[in-house]
Amino acid sequence: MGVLYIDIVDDIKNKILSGELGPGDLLQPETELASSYGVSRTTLRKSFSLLVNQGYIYTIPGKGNYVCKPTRKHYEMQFDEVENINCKIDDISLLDVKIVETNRKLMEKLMTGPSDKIVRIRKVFNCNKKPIEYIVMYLPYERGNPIVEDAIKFANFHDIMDRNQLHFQVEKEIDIKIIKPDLEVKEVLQLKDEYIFLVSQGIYSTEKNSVISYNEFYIRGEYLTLHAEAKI
Amino acid sequence: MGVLYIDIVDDIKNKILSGELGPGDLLQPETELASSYGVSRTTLRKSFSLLVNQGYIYTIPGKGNYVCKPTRKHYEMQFDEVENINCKIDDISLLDVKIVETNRKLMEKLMTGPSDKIVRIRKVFNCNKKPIEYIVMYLPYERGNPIVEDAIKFANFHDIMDRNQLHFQVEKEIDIKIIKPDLEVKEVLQLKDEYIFLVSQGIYSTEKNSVISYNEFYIRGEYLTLHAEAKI
DNA sequence: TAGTGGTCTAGACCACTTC
DNA sequence: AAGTGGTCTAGACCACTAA
Repeated sequence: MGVLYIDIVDDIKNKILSGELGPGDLLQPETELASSYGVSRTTLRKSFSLLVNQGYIYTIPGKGNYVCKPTRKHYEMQFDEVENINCKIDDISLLDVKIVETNRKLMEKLMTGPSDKIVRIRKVFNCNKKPIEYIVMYLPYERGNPIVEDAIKFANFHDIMDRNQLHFQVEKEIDIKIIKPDLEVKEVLQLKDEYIFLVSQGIYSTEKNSVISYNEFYIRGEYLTLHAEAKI
Repeated sequence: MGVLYIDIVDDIKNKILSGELGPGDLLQPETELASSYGVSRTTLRKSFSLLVNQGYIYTIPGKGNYVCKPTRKHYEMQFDEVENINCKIDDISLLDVKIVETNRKLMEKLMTGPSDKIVRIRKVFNCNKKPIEYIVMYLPYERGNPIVEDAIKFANFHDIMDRNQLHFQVEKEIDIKIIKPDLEVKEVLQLKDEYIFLVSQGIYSTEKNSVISYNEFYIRGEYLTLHAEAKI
């Protein structure tokens, strides 16, 4: 009917859906399936590549193709420390830039040693003169590191990465929690008893296998809604 | 050196990284690039398929392949209303199952009309006799709908989907907020002044183009940390 | 009309798994 | 040694885009 490799994808999806193929089942060999669908092995493999990509099957070289166990827990989420905020950030004030002593947490997060110096940058994001978000960035100290300069100047890491042409070589990890803010955070964000979001973000260079930055974003709860979607 | 199509992927990634290829740039035609790399067009297209998949390039049929603008905001996150909780849920109590009147919010979320009946299921998840999570599930009422039966019996939607063999035909959407709980939630979770997570989840069947369920998970903040990762 | 990507084939050789 | 998936080729025909 339509495109051959799509038809095959649909057929196999349906077999998994209807229960004809269950999790862990071994599919017929590619050559066999190809001839039974009346297509070349290349075409069948194109279908399989899609099915693997979409999480329906997985392949063990030399053995065969197997049906995946379904997992529906994976969501895709956007997070940007400026653009995700529910209001328009109209002012960013740089609190300070300091070389600070390291500690246990920073050594772990930045994968540095006890004698390594750390640059700490603190900023507050305001909306209508009201502080909404307080961010603390930690970077390993290196003389003349351009990232530090940019971290001071730019609002979000998105732009910092662009500037430094680290286009595609980084990994990021975030943990999102509700916390009861400590005194420092309470003061900066002028909080009373509100609980707030704490988003901890680690940024890793995959190429040099080093940590670029560890950041903490303290965000007033009422200004952040995280949205995530899952297909499949 | 290594595998041809991987070498090509790396080469093009590096060109994008180094700035030799910028966002929006048009790549040479596939036939041309194939011969300049000394490979068949099939092999080059395998490389391109990876690059498209990883978000480095995009394709416009009849025109060409273009370099993507980098976006580093997309994270992959896991969420499961039982397994993501920091402690072991040892007891689940079903508060009630009721057919309730609809309202504006439910009509919107479930895409139902003003005369459609809604099934509401409420549960509390406990850990060491302490209520940790309160969930409210809303499902469009249909006589003999097996999903409702399973929604009563099973802890999480993961299992409910498995039971109903809706293996791969659903989409899910969640919004995560901090809220100040209302009286009802405060009572159920025995809260004082804590702020808590509210995770609103919509589940859609893509096949029948209908809403399967709308859920709200109220979770004590100290028992939930969301973790997300971004590659690229 | 010429150029582009989209699809597909038939066959080749390899590395890995299993017996 | 036989069977599996992994890689790769050279060439074909199509639909779409642009001049």
